[in-house]
Amino acid sequence: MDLDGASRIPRGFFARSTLTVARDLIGKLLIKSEAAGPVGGIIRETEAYIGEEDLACHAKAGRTARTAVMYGEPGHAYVYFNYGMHWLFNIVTEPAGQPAAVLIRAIEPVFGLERIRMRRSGRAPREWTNGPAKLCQALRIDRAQNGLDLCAAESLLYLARPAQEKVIRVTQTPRVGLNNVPEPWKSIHWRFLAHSL
DNA sequence: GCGACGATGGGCT
DNA sequence: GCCCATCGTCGCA
Repeated sequence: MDLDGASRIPRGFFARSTLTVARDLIGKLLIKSEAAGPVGGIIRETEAYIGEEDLACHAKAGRTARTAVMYGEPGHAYVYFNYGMHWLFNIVTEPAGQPAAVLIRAIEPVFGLERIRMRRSGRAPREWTNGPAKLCQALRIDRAQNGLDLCAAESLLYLARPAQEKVIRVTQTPRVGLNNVPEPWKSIHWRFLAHSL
C-alpha cells in the first residue's frame, strides 16, 4: 500500500454518530507526517465513548479543562495521559457541543516501519501497535497533539481513505479495561475490531 | 499460551 | 486519597 491516491478524511465524516464513525474508521489510515516521511498504518480496532450519560466516558464528569476538547468541533484530536505513563489517542465526533470521541486501539503498521521498530525496540512486530498506548509510542503522539485539528489541510496528523479500501469484516465486543464502570456501559458492545484473517 | 501484578502521575471528589 | 479507556515482566504450563 502507498499514500498515492489516499484522500484525507473530511470533517463531515466525524460529525456523524460516534458508533458509525467508530465502525467506519476500521480500515482507514492513521498517518503522521514526519521529516523522515509518513509513519502510521491501517486502523484495526476502535472504541466509542459517547456523552455525559456514558459512565465510561471522561465527559461523565462534565466539561473540565481536560474534557473541553470533546465538547468542541469534530475531527480534532483528544489525547490524554493515563496510568501515569501512557498516552491515548482519540478523535472527537458528533456536532460541536456533544462530548464524544473514538479511541484508536490498534493499527496495522504500514508506513515508517524502521522508525516504529526503533521506538518499540526489542518487541516483536506484532507488538508494535496492537494497543492504544503502543501506537502512541510508535507514532510519537503525546500532549503536543491534543486539540489538533486533524481535518486541516496543513495538519501533520490525519486520517485518510486508502486508494483501494479492502472490505473488512468487523466484530463488536464490550470495551476494554472498564473494571469499575456500572452496567449497561461496562458490557455494551462499543468496541469495533477488524475480523482476523 | 496464560494470569497476576507493579509502575507512576494527573484528574477529580 | 482513590481511580484509572495500559503495558511489560514475571512465574508457570
